[in-house]
Amino acid sequence: MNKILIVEDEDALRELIAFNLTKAGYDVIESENANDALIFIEEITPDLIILDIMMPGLKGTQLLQLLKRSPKFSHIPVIIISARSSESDIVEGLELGADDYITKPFSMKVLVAKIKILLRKKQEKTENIIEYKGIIVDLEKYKVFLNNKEITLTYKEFELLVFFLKHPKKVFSRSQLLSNIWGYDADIFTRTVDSHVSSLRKKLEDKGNLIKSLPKVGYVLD
Amino acid sequence: MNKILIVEDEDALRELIAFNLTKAGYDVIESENANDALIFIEEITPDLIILDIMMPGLKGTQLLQLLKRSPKFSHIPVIIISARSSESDIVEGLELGADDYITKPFSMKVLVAKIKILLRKKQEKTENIIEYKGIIVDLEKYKVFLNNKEITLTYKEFELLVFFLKHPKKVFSRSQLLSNIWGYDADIFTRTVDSHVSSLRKKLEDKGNLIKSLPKVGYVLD
DNA sequence: ATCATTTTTTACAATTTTATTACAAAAACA
DNA sequence: TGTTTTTGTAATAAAATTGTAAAAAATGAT
Repeated sequence: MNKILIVEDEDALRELIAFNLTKAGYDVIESENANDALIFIEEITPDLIILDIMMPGLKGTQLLQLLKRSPKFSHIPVIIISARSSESDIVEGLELGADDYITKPFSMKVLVAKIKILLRKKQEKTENIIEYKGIIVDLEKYKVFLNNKEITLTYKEFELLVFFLKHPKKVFSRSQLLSNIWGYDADIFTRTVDSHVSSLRKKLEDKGNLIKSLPKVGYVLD
Repeated sequence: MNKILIVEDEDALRELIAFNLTKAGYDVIESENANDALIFIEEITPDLIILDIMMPGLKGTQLLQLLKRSPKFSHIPVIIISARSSESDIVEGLELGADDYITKPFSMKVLVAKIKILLRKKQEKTENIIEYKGIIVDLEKYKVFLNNKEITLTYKEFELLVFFLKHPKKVFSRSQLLSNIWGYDADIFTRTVDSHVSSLRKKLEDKGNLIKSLPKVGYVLD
């Protein structure tokens, strides 16, 4: 189920939105300020954010900027809420990377429609991104992130990681890995796989031990 | 000057909008039904369309659908007008690809502000100038500037650069580049791409290393 | 046809990646 | 526990890939 974070300081409006989105079948998380929102985002990674850009404390625009600059969260679509009068806020928001906007007062049906459209768009994009326990792989850009830090892998290391990520918790023998990643036919004796696993683990730093070796069997990501 | 087509059957409202948009400096074309609108669109290709979705005859939604499915016109931003009561029309309109909406009755200031936002967005897309980290390409004049200094590229170098600029951060294999820029079908073995990348990098001087090579994968602009 | 320019190919150097090896460490086995 | 097998990994050798200058081929204008 899609998780939607609402960042809105006006209690009445926030609760109204929450009520309607829950009714529409979404999993709703409410935050009444941008600081708390950041914590929620870190913890639960919502699928979409509804953000009022006029708020006391950390400004909505600042939060937006923060999000759109982070590789981990930049893909989350953001709908900004703005007072009808302040068109300049909308322009600023859109320039910072907001995906859509809605002006107060607005109808809940329209909001839900916008959410549906954005979530659909997002899914198309997100298909090339794999995440597992803090490891993010962007298949299109050939990039790997540990939390927010990019690391550089060689081609085979990348392939190996992607293979594991695509089949988490599944055990593979060395010859299975050889045939799937290297395209070798036979159960040739070689230490190639071990060697690559070793260097991959090293580059994955603290996440390296997610690749476990099962003696006499093979390797698993777990 | 930007041409805006107003499709609205109520004379009073249409003329009111027309008056205000003219005052705001737009070139206004009025149409009182969707059928005529189609002809206008074909003939003058407006820069933006304001469309009432509740009209006799050919429905506004049908016109919208037609437009958004046509590759020739799908880029024209559409603002739909709807009675506040019929939210379902707005929802339908947004799903069909409308870019924004406004509910009756509305203030002309708000309408003009929305138009400004959409035209700005559109211009960014339609603009024949691409800029990326100090590299400016004028597609119309076939000119390239580094910072503000013009450099001369050959045809293929230019095409290659434009291709990269149109898909920044996306990785392309050599055969993808060959097929997209050269129009070659197969994964022919040739060093042509490398050779062009090399000379392009050289001409891009300090920006040359924006084109990165990913060993065993291809090239990216990043 | 000739000349200038652009594009492709070639050849070789430089770089990067990959596979192997060797030995240490850990695990399995008896 | 001692021995054997398996795994971890640094170092090195081998292979593959990439960079690029220069030659060859193609293109196009005069």
